[in-house]
Amino acid sequence: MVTLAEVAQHAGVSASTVSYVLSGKRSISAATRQRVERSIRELGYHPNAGARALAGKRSNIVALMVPLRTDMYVPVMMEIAIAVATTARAHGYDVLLLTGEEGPDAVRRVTGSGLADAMILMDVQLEDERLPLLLGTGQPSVLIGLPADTAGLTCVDLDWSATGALCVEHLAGLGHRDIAVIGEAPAVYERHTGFAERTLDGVRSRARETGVRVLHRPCEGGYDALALTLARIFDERPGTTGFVVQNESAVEPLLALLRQQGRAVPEDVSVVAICPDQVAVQASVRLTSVAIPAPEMGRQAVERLVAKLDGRGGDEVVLLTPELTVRASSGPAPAAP
Amino acid sequence: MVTLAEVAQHAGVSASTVSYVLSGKRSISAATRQRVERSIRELGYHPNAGARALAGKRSNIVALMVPLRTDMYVPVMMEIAIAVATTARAHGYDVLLLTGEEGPDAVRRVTGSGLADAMILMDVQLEDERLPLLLGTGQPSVLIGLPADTAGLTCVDLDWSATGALCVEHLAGLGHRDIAVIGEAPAVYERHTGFAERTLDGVRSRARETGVRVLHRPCEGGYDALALTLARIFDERPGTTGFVVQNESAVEPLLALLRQQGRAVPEDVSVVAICPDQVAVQASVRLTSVAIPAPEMGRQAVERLVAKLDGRGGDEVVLLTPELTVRASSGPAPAAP
DNA sequence: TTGAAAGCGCTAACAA
DNA sequence: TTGTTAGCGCTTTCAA
Repeated sequence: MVTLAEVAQHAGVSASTVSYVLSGKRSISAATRQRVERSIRELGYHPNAGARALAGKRSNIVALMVPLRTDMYVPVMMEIAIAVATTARAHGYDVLLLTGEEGPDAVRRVTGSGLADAMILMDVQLEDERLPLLLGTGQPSVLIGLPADTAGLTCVDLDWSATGALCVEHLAGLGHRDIAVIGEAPAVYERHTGFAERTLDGVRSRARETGVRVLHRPCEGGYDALALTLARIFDERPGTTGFVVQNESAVEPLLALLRQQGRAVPEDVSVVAICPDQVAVQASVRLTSVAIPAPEMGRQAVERLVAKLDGRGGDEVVLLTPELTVRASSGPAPAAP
Repeated sequence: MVTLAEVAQHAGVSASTVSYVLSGKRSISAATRQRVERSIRELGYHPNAGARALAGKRSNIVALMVPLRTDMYVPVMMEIAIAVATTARAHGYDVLLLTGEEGPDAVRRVTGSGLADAMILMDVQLEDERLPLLLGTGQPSVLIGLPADTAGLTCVDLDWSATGALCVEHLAGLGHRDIAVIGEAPAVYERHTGFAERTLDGVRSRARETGVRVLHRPCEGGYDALALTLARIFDERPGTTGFVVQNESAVEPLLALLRQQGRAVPEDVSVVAICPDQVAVQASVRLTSVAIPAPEMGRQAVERLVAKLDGRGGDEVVLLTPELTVRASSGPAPAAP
């Protein structure tokens, strides 16, 4: 293993000079710099991470806490994680992967040990048990997702309320008066996951404004569960002509069942999905959808975090504006029978 | 920040005693141990990771390199990653998340800096450019996936060849004589991804043994791509009655199109999927399938890696035995017309 | 523009 | 069973 001292000797300079060449924290003559850089290359030197962290008091690592559960749309999580890792690297940080399993303890451990300089939390609940701790330690952090109380926190999220509203607006604008929302699994609502509840809020308030009726049903996803849910919906509201789907694993079953029941999309019923674009275009009917901008969420989270670590920028809530793309699954409401 | 020295002072012992209480590397009297543990608790002490890594020469971190691409089944990747993180924690290791983006450089960086003690590589290609480096550095590592040459390497993977054989065997046993394999996207084969090619090998050799005919077609996934692929298959082999699908995003389109064409599953055609169980049971027809044991793969990889780091166990290739679960999508071949 | 030297917090000989 | 101490490789004053 090559050390900084060896590089210094090889280049005929002092250790501190090598250190400063590396960090750029003081000016070095061109000649010296080149000699040092050459030695570094020739010896294949890599600074020791542990020594750096110890002396420099920063590990250049950010921790990313991902949920353990997989009852929500997993590819979105993965996309966020990959975007976080990629963006972090671009800023010179590595990413430590923590699962929700350890819960709040992980926050303590990582903070206390100086393993990471900062944390990004995914899948934040409205009342999240990790938050008091995070506020207590004063650890720089960014949440992906919005808790109920954002005081003193930096959060990045899609504006789910606006997303819900946008879906309703689109359908209402097409003349639909009876809309059903097929949501995430019941458990998601039970643990008060912000995005799910906020979407619903947005849906409902815009529904009120536009005078359309809304029926919300959580759904486990898969064919059997959806068949039941759909039956209940048409039973209760036979005049339903618009659907908002916020559950990846319900999208395809919904389209299949509607087809099976002889309800044409978009002639008889319209469907708007909240999902990544890739899902929307790969479905059996190209779906009108509001995209979940997963990579942008990951990127933004890291940018904010780096800003905090650099002493720039403080707490803030970043809400990404939803965008609806009209595709083949939505059209004018059929004339009333 | 609380240091070991402070704990030592608080407990009235020397620093080394505290260190040994923590590491268990020498016997400590019960009385002393309790005093130290009490001080640790009271002061809220957490060992500094950097100092530990520097003095102890191990970071207690393993690096996990995940592919950047997402043209393969993402939830499987995520499940593996989560299993790796969880299992690693159980052994006292943290996980550093590296994306494929940096390529081989990441191997150099992590190795050289002592950031991680070992690496796990996912999505290994048959000829993977990271491997020579890995062998060169002598960094302990485990691959998830099998390269062409496994000399000197430890690998964990599903036995894809046996998986392919198992699928054919099942269909052949039911009397199917003409089988089509709907595979991953062409790009996956073009870059010589081991699992895809090996599955095909297994399929073909068992087909030869059982005397069935096989037609393989890569497929991008999604409805449009699959419709084309399916048309070509029936065009070329009108008598096809058995399908093996190894592409998550082709499963549902296949079922839908078959239905649409009036081909009943499993009465007219049988379908065997290679996918996680969850996908198999959530499909519109409960699928006979060979499960991809993602969590087991992640777990095994970590177990092997830890064994290596502990000086136990050397190179080996761990092939997990595939298991086929019969569900509703496969049945006896229809009588020849 | 450069060098010397004092730590950073911990581990692991070596001693007792 | 416990204590003393010399580093681990780097950053960063302080001095020149």
